[in-house]
Amino acid sequence: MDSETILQALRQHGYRVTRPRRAIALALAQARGWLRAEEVLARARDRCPGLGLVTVYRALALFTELGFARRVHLEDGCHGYAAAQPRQEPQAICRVCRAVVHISAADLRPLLRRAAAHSGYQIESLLVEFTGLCPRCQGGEDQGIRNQAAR
Amino acid sequence: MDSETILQALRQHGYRVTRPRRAIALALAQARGWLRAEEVLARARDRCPGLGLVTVYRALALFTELGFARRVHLEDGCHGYAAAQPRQEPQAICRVCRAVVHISAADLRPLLRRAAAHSGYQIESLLVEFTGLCPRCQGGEDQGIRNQAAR
DNA sequence: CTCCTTATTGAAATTCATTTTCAATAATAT
DNA sequence: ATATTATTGAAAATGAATTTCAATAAGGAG
Repeated sequence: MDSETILQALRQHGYRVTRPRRAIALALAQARGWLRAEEVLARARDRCPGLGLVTVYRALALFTELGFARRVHLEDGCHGYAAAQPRQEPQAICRVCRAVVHISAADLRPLLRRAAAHSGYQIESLLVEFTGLCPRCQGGEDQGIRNQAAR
Repeated sequence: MDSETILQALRQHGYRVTRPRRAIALALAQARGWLRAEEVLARARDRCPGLGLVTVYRALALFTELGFARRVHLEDGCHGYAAAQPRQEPQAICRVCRAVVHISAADLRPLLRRAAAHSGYQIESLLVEFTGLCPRCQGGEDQGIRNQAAR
């Protein structure tokens, strides 16, 4: 993923492109899987020493709103964040290495329509997260663990 | 929904059927939509004065594990709880009146398979929440609001 | 390039859902 | 009835996330 894309989006929406935001966008873009806010902080500090956790939360919220980050729902109720593209809502997450694959909503639309029809609901948004094993982690679950802290 | 079902499940799994659990199960079963832990507490206290919030959390966790409650993911990161049946994972939630409709996983399985095939992931669990308007709340969004605190 | 306006930042304090701890209580088997 | 042990409730603790506010820096105007 390219962190430049998100910086452009910031400009287009009238937000300022700052050192902290650049560092955070890069950290997200270079990560192999989702990251906790604290982990984003640690990585972004390479490029922006003195960066604060609050700023990380604010940037992640902004990126998420613009569609360039996606929240991952963790068991304990808190969140991870992964780089994303607008419109690519549903995602598959590897339990072991945290890799996040975005599933184009197009693949899901037929199903969505059918489900909506059954329920009679007028669907406005969807939260779809598949959790399991990515191809690399399927044979011998340990090998993927290496990625956990990897870039 | 019937709260008796869940009490039986408790017995079957070797858990004790207590006054607090009975009250909590009933509160959940009688609710029209999802409830916050605090709201479960308020309602369950009708039948179990002196009930503590901690016990509510514990019971909800237990019920969820047994498949008789489902967590709803709220915007602010905390959770709502709704009565459920085991295996009925995906759900549609009304934004206005909180009504929860469970969508049989069977409807989603074909899609699931297709999505999994695309991604190469070996899916172990799925989090699927549709948010929108239930049939009753679709025309004139106010009418449904009445339900919000309703039983 | 320099100045000005104002969005953005960081530290500290705060919020608030949820969990832990532990002594007291009550459900079940005997 | 009694003993065993799961369950409970209150208080305290946890910890992610947010608010506050003075200091800073982005980016447009001149």
